[in-house]
Amino acid sequence: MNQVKNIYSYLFNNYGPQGWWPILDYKGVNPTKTGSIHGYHPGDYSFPRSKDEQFEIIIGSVLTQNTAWPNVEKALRSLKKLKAINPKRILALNDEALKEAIRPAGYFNQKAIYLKEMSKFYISLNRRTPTRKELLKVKGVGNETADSILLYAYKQPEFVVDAYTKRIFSNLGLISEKARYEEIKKLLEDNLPKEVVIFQEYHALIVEHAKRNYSKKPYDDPLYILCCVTLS
DNA sequence: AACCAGGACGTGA
DNA sequence: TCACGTCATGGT
Repeated sequence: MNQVKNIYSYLFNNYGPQGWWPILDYKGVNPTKTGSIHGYHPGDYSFPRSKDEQFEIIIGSVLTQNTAWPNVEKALRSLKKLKAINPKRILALNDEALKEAIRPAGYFNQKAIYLKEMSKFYISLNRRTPTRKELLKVKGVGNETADSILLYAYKQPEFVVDAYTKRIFSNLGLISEKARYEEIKKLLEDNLPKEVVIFQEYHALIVEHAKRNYSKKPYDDPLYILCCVTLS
């Protein structure tokens, strides 16, 4: 059987739709989530519903790099107060004001630079969908951020691989501990229907599952039994 | 009170 | 390519 699909079924059946990517002013709540529960829209795949929401997701994907989401939320709210979840407004802010606004999200010195670079790039697109290669040329955008932007802001079928993905799949013995980003991405994409909704849910479910089972070693993953049984 | 979070970049082997 | 060090706030 297809382990990748089996794991998805298990996660979805246990946790349900996750409602990613969170949108600041979306009033819905997902009480089944671990941690922050606001802004999620489980079962509603119509996001982003506007260019403003699209840019908000892009900014959030940079701010959340190696950072807990509640911290990102604070940064987004202070930007919102400045009406600066908008590329032109971000570029119009002086560096100190921008850094002060995003301070709660950490790494504020480099992220301030990244946000301005991203703003310039976004404007240069002129509402066009960027390619993955183009995104990777933007300073501050690596593999995961590029895929997050494509999958959640532009609804492109690119699987998002994060640290949790590697941790879970290597712990389950489905990849080596030192598997590279592209290798993991290929494993997931090759074993799933190339559908945006599936990719969006799967990544979000992985994060939820990791928060529940991979916060402290030794990892005791309920999926381990599923994988052993279906291996034979 | 360490530890780590929805990483990326720069550097020197 | 590979292995590290660096960046920073806030929750547990």
